[in-house]
Order: sequence, then C-alpha cells, then structure tokens
Amino acid sequence: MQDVADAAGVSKATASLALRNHARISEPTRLRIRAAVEALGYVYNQSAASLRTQRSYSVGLIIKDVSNPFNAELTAGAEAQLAEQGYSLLLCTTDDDLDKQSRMIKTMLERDVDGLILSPATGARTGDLRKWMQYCPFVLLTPYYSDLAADCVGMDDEKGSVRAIEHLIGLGHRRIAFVGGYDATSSRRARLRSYRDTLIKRGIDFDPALSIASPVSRRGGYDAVQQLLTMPEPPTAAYCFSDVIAFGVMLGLRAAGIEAGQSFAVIGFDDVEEASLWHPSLSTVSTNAKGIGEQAAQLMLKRIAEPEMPVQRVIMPSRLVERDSSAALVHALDQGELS
Amino acid sequence: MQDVADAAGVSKATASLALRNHARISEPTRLRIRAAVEALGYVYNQSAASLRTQRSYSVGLIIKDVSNPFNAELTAGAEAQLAEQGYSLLLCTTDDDLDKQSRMIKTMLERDVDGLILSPATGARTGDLRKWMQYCPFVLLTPYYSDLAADCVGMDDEKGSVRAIEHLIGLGHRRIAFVGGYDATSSRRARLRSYRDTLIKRGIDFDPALSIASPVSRRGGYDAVQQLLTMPEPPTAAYCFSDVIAFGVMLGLRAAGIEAGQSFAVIGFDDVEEASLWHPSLSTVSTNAKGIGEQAAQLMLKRIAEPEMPVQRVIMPSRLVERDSSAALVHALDQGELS
DNA sequence: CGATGGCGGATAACCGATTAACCTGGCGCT
DNA sequence: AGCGCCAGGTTAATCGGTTATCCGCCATCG
Repeated sequence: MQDVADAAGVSKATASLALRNHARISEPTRLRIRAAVEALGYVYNQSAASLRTQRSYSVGLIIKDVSNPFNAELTAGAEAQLAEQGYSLLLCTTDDDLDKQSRMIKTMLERDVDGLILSPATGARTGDLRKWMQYCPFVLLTPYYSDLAADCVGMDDEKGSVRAIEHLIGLGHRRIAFVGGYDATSSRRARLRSYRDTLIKRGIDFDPALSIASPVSRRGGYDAVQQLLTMPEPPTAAYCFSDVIAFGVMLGLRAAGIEAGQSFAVIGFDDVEEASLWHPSLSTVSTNAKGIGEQAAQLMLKRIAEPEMPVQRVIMPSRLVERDSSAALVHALDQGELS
Repeated sequence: MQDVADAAGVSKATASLALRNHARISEPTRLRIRAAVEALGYVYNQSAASLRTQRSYSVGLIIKDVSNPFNAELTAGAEAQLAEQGYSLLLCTTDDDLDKQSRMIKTMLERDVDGLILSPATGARTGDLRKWMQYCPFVLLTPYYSDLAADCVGMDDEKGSVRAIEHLIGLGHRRIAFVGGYDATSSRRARLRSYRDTLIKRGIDFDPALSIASPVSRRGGYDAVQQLLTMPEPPTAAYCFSDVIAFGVMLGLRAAGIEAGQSFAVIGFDDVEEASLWHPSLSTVSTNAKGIGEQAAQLMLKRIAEPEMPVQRVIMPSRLVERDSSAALVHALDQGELS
C-alpha cells in the first residue's frame, strides 16, 4: 500500500482511506489512487486489516461431514448468505469426533473468525461449548442446548415426527418401527419421544423392540430392517431417522422381496433431493437444509452486527411430504390376499 | 502474548519461540509458558503470524456449487487432506458465473490464501487465469487449460467415454445418443469427441442429431430424451454427460413407457452415490470425486512446499461400472418380440 | 483584520505475532 | 587468568493495514 501511495503521491493513510471511499478524500485524489492500484496490480491484504480492526469478515462452519447431502445443502445456503454480505466461509469437518471438534474450534478461533456456526458432535458438553463461547459468537445447528444462551437454528423434530406417525396410523398401520440414527443424539431422542407419545396417544402399544438405532448410512437401515423382518410379529411400516437410512431400509425390503409402498410403508427424514427420485419415491419429513444454512448465516450476521441482541432460537418448520413409499395398510392387505 | 510472557516472567519473543517448541527454549521455561497459556485462556492469533511470515496455512476452494453431490464429495476430500496438514479451507462458490468467479478469486487473494483450488467457470479465459496465477499457486480442477503451466487434476473424460461407448456397442447397440451438458464446456467436448471417434472407429455412423446439449439437471435429461424418442429412427441407448442427466433420461423413458435396462440402455457419468441406488441401478463412468479433491489438495500442499517443482497434471482414472441400466440390445429385441 | 472553521491530507502509534542480531553467565581449556 | 563458546534469553524491527491526532491553507465572519 505504501507503493500505491507513493505512486499516487500521497501518504499511506490517504491511500487507505481512499480505497474505502472515505469522505475525507477528494475525488481527484481518490481516482489517482485507484489508478495506481490498477497500475501496480496491488491486492488488498485483508488479514493485515483484520489484525488492526479485530474484524475478519469471516465465519467458520463446523459440521460433521460435507459429503452428506443434507450438510452439503446447508453449507451451500450458508455460504451464499455470507458471500452476499462480503463474508468468507471457513469450512471444517469433525467426523462427529469430539476431539477433532475441539481442535477445529481452536483452529477457527486462532484464525480469528467473527463467529462460528457449529453442528455439535454427539456428546458435546455444555461446559466445553460455553468455554469457547467466550471467544466469539456461536450459532448452534441444533435446538438442544437450551441452557447455553447461544443463538441456534434447528429443525422441528417433534412436529415432523408427529405428522409422520399420524400419517402412518391414518393409513391403518399399527406396528410401526422407528429405525436408525445414533442412540445418543438429541435429535434422535426427540423424534423417538414424539414417535412414542403419538403412538400412545392413539392408543397403540409402544414396543421398544421396534426402535433400532444404527449408523446414519444405508447400511444401517439395511441391517436394521433385516432384523425387524425376522421378528415374530414384524412391523408394517418404518419411520426412519433420515432419508439415507430409509433408502437402506427400502433396499433391505427389496432384498426380502418386499416393495416399499405396497405391503410396507417407509417414511424418511430430510427430504434430500434423491428422495423424490427414488423408486418408489420416498415419503419424508422435509426440512429445507439450505434454508437452515441460510438462516444460521443470517443469524450470525445479525449477532455480529449487534452483539448484545437477545438470544434467538429459530426452529425451522418441517412438513411431511407424502409420496409413494407410504401406502395404506388396507391396500397392502388386499395385495397380500391376491398373491 | 505479551500477557502470557509476563505471567511466565519471560519476554514476548521467548513465549513465541516456546509455543512453537523452538529448541532454543529450555524445558522448564517452556512448561511455565504453556501453563501461563492455559491459565490465561490465551488463543494464538494466526492472522498476526501470517502477516509476519507471509504464510496463512489456508487454501481456497472455488467451485460452482456445493450442493451438487459430486462437488460435495470433492470438497470433503480436499478438506480432509488439508486439515490433516494443519491447513484451513476457505470455501466459496461461483454458480458458474465468470463475474462472481473473479470477485471470489480476488476475495481469496485478499485473504492471503497460500493457494487456490479452482474449478473454472464455463468460459474462463486463459489470460485472466494467468493474471491471477501471479499472486498464488493454483490447482485447476480440469485438465483443459494445458497452455497454462498450472497444476491440475482432472478426470479421464476420454477413456471413460470410450469404455462406455464400446460397452454399448458390445451389447449390440448401433444408434447411441450422447445426452446433456452445456455445449461450451471442455469436458463435454472431450467426451463428445471420444464418443464420435469410438463410433467411427467401430464403423458406425456418427449422427449429429443424436447428440443433444442440455442443462446439467434431471430436467435437461428428461427433455432431451423426449426429443430423441420422437425421431424417425430413435436411439436404443444413451450415453449421458452426468448421472443427474441420466436420471432425467430414465424418468423420461419411463414416462414414455420404456424401462431403462430393458429395451433401452442408459449410461451416466460420475457414479454419484445414488447411481447404485436408483432403480434400475445406473451403469456409469465412475470418477471418485473424493479422490479428486484429495489429489488436488495434496498437489497444492506439495506445490506450496516446493514452489519450483515442475508442473503436475494428474488425470484420475475413470472406470466403467456396469449395472442394470445398460442391457444388451439383443435381449431388448427378444423382449420386443415376446410382447 | 484577526479569529474561526472546514477541507484535504500527513504523522505516527498500534494490532499480535516472528526473527535477525545481540547479550550474558557459566563452563571447559590452555 | 584469559578466552572462546554455548545454552538460553532479550531487543527491536517488521509484516500491511487503520485511525486518532495534528497541520496548513483558504474562505468566512463579526
């Protein structure tokens, strides 16, 4: 910048002000300086500026895994919002490992992010998070740390689950399994609770044997459904922790000669793009991943602009999308009698 | 850091050296300093360090769109490699817009990245890229800027295409369409060339009417196949620019009462996760997106470590994965006669 | 006519690390 | 005793911007 200033015959300070269009600098001078910038191919050094101003115009996004379509969409949403406001996105992943999560948070803080959007790894302790929150604002991608005085945006596990189960009950199903997800995650617990409460409310027994935890992968769903089908009284429907698991369940069903949507209903969660493309198309609880990412970014930008704003907790609505994988049980019985 | 030094009763310089385990500092002193760090909750300021050392330990990744599964996997691969070496990933997207691409490159340079991994937007000019390359090393995610003296890692459009077409010919197909992709992209041109050359080499006419450009979306494939089916002598197979397009083609076929893999063969490109899950499962040219991301990151790290290393161009192997969507034409004819 | 007040710009301290160069006490050696 | 040398630190300049403060000059005003 000194070079630019010299070339324009002004001081470094003047150059600095001119580049940011400060009113103090006259038009002709500003133009001379801009010309010098072009001529010299000067590139502004944001890090140097950050050092002085203590604002980096960057925020970190810490998720478990980008290759998961849900997270990819979320990332896309967040990045778009941030870029629009001139912020950059530092991305890192934890593989749902607490240790790695700590390292990543530390790294981000060292890089002086203005804020951190975090999808906490399973088992993250409130105390640890609170410790980090001293250093920069956080937006949590989950609604389950309510004692933490942090902004958050989560999806509505509860309403979505209730709708899904009521839909299945409405179709005539009575033996409904709850499939997949890691046992310890708050999201799964919330959905499991809604699942159980809804059943009970409708006068249907809650059978613990029908809820099976699993890794969040197709394999997880595949294995789980195999297990379910060997039960003496197997379920006729599965409410799955995620679409990915639902896909696994449908594959498992097919392997057992059962087609989802005929004698067996399947409902997923997330509404990833493939859900509508699958054959049969997957009924699922839609959560708008991109919207969650956008919302998180917006919340962060607001928080940065106004640090003392009251804590905001956003629950993004989820809605049930009924497609072909969930069919009426009566229909299934009819088919069964025909074969 | 001054505070830490004071607390440990040493100078700032000593503290700095101690934190980086410089041999000059004795063990007891180092421990005292580390203790002070803990006690004060000090966080290292990487930006300040970068300012001085001119190394930010961060690299930028500029792609068109993260929500595309191929790019998401690529991103995951790159991030993992970089994180492993202590580098951070700045992610931004261009929506395949040249203007936005320029802005993003500029932003990244201002943020003082050590390198930039770029998937150039359609139509990016060599000259423009060369201009940016003065400022930091680039790794291009395409093999088609060979006059640019930049490291790159691309997929093997050619071999993959040849295999796919030969596979189809081997199955008895003679009217093979080439479907989808933006006309102007180098990748599409390369695949189109391989497609044509392979046909000709096998003594089959190349019919320009059988190659249809389209947006890279399901819709694009859907519309294209509709158009193909109205031809006087429609194709019996489609080689698609991407899996996404192939999905569209299969949907279009189904809408026309044709099931892919029976009277009509479909092959995609990318081998995205859903390819194996589709019904029928999609034959496709597999390219290992995550591997490309990892390779790009590794190349970048090597380049940073050794700036004068000769330019490296990596072509990641692609292989044909034969699944259910590509069936023998004879089989299709048999079926035709039966019906 | 001297005081006042802008305007447009210059000076220099500062942000938080890194590092070349310098300092010092103690030990071994001749 | 004198000298060199090393281990273990310290000093201060530096990276590239930002910004509080100061300055000179000219127009305006009572």
